Amino acid sequence: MSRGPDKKFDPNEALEKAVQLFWAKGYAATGIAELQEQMGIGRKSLYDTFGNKRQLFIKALRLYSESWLRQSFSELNKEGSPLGNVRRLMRTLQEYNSRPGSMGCLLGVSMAQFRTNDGEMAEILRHHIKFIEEAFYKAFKRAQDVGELDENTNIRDLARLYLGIAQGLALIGRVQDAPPVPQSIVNAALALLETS
Amino acid sequence: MSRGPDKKFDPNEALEKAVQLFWAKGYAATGIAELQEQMGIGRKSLYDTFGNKRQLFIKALRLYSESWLRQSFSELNKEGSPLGNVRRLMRTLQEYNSRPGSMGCLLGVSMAQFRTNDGEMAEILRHHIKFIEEAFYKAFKRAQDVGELDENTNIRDLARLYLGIAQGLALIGRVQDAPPVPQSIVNAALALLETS
DNA sequence: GCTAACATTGACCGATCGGTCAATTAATAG
DNA sequence: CTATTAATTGACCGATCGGTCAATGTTAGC
Repeated sequence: MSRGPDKKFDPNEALEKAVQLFWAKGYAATGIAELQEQMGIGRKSLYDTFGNKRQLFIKALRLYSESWLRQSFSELNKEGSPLGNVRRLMRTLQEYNSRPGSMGCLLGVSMAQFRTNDGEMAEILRHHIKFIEEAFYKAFKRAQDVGELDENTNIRDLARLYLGIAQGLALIGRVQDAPPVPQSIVNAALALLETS
Repeated sequence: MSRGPDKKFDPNEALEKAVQLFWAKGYAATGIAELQEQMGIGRKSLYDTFGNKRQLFIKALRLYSESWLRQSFSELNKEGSPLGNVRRLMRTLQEYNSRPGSMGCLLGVSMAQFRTNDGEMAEILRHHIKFIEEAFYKAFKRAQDVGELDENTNIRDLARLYLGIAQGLALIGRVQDAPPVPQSIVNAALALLETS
């Protein structure tokens, strides 16, 4: 089929390194030189494989969503109590976002750097956070079906609230090196499930 | 006392322009050239008056906190129902963060660009968000005193949750040009006050 | 009026920005 | 082996980055 040598690097591995950089420092503060260094590839290879910086970033967002996010939120699909799954996920998020050096959520970091005036990027970000909303929504729906959640609870609103809490938690965790604040947030977030 | 002419510009007015730029685009993506242009001052004046870019940013954070934040959250100090004040504030935040072109919260935007590895900046940001937490805390404390909130409610946790919700809402609002998601978030956030 | 202290202007600095390209190497198809 | 296509390397591009500085006003104190 194709002629010529194969790539000497794994594009997905390199992209994962890019994810880490964008995640830690944000889009604007991450330079191409630093990217190619951490990704371990030459500059031309970077542009041939991923396009330009912006396209690389968009691909990094997708990889982040398909690996990190999907993995974290798969917790919600487990057998057993739906609300139990939510509680377990939230405690995991709390733990992660209390750790010194925690980087929050790449989607949140990105929403802070782009706005609706960049229509394409805003659309991409809306698409990705929709996944989080839906993950919570499905869990709350199952909770309602199983009777763990009152029938009158507006679970669409609740799912979006949890999306907001998760993003706020992740953001605040970036500047916290101690557990109290993330712990409080998750405590109170879970408390509201008890009485709904 | 001092000899020589006065400044031709109002430092606070210029700083307010800097706030707007950092708020809209974030620290890294905002260049000095753009800053001095929007602030309407020469480059030397900028450095003489505000130090360097980082110090200018820190001063912008302080001005934002002392003007925008203090003004918004003064809503919570009004006479009458403390929880009513909270509801009114949250609806205001909802409205603002639904508007097309909304920029969220400068503190949130900044937490996305700095982390605990920048100790000084993390400390400054923690200091500023503490103000939000305390504003909510005092409101909830008054609510408990007045009997609007159950005595058993952990209002420290609740205040931190509301801090998290406010940050999440502001972040998500940056990429939303339609009201549904912010509306849901605030709906659900206020619903949890009804039963506590 | 003279001078000392401040402000403003605009040129300028090296470094880095994102991005390109010619030259080389490497592997496959015929 | 040859020809062709792809991947890598590293030099290079103009533009912009954050920051500095000498020259030039401009004002107030003596």
